[in-house]
Amino acid sequence: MTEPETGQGAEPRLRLNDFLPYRLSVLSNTISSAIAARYQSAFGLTIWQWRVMAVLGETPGLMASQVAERTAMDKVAVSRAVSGLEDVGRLERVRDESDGRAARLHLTPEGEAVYAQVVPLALASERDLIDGLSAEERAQLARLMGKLAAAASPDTPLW
Amino acid sequence: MTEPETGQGAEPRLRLNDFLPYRLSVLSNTISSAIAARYQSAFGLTIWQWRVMAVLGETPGLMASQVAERTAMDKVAVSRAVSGLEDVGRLERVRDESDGRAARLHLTPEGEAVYAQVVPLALASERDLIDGLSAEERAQLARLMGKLAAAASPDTPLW
DNA sequence: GCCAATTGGTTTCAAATGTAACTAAATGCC
DNA sequence: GGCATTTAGTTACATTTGAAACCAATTGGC
Repeated sequence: MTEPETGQGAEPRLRLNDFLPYRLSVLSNTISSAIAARYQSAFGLTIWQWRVMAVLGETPGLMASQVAERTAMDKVAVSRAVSGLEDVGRLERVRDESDGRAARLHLTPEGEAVYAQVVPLALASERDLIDGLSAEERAQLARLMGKLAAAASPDTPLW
Repeated sequence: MTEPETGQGAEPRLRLNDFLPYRLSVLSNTISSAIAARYQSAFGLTIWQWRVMAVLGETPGLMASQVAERTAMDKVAVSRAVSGLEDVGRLERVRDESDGRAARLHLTPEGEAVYAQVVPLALASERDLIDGLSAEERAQLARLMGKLAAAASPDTPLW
């Protein structure tokens, strides 16, 4: 991503603006904070709460630990998001009978209603973002991100 | 990025794992924290300090406000990173004669030495990341990120 | 030249986040 | 069955971050 160096013996150059990790970070932060602001102002949701709702909307009854896996959040963040959602009546914990430590998490009807409203907004945000890309470009983007994710995965020898 | 819905009248589906903003966020965080850990352990640098060094390495003598622009950091973060670097003797502030509020920022010789060591490490990290991509894929990735960045730019009407 | 408004940068304070310690239940082993 | 270990989740504490207030110097009327 960074231009090759001309001449021999020159110090390697680095231009921050062409540096992939930097660009990725700025891009991701720009998008995330724009979306976070939307969710916050429209529904009083933090990004973490939204992530929890998103997976419970897909798959109700998960335990907190499973939510953590699927959202790439750590268990403390999940715990806090869950409490927050519970406090406002959007989520319910159901103690698991077979395991007294765990709870199954469900959206309440009110939580479902919020979820049903957030989803279209989220999809619209995504659409705004990729609107300028052709179908092939979208597919290519997904592919490339997959490759990067694989290369950056914490269990890759390189990292 | 998210699968189209079948049937009419069905609620829009959202799968978090296919949702672009989410994927981007996870990818960027994975990469950033891996790199941050490297910089931290090898040089005692935070990501913010590294960004400041990176732009001053490219362009010495910038003012803090210019550093903020070029690193997508806010001025408080720049101020703190600059103090930190100054404290350990890697950066020097030179009061600007023509503007008594501002200071020109420079890496000290020691800062330059650190910079000269970090750059290859940074470039190596980037290379590890894109190693599996062909030249065309790299170009395509850069292009697509540019498009996304343009679409997500805060001064886009959509956001 | 003087005062209001702006700009460069730092400090202060509150909120968000991460780490480690902790409680409670479950499992494994003997 | 009893005790050590692991697992689910929460709490407590330290650190990081961000927003707003702030100080100081500069600029722009007039």
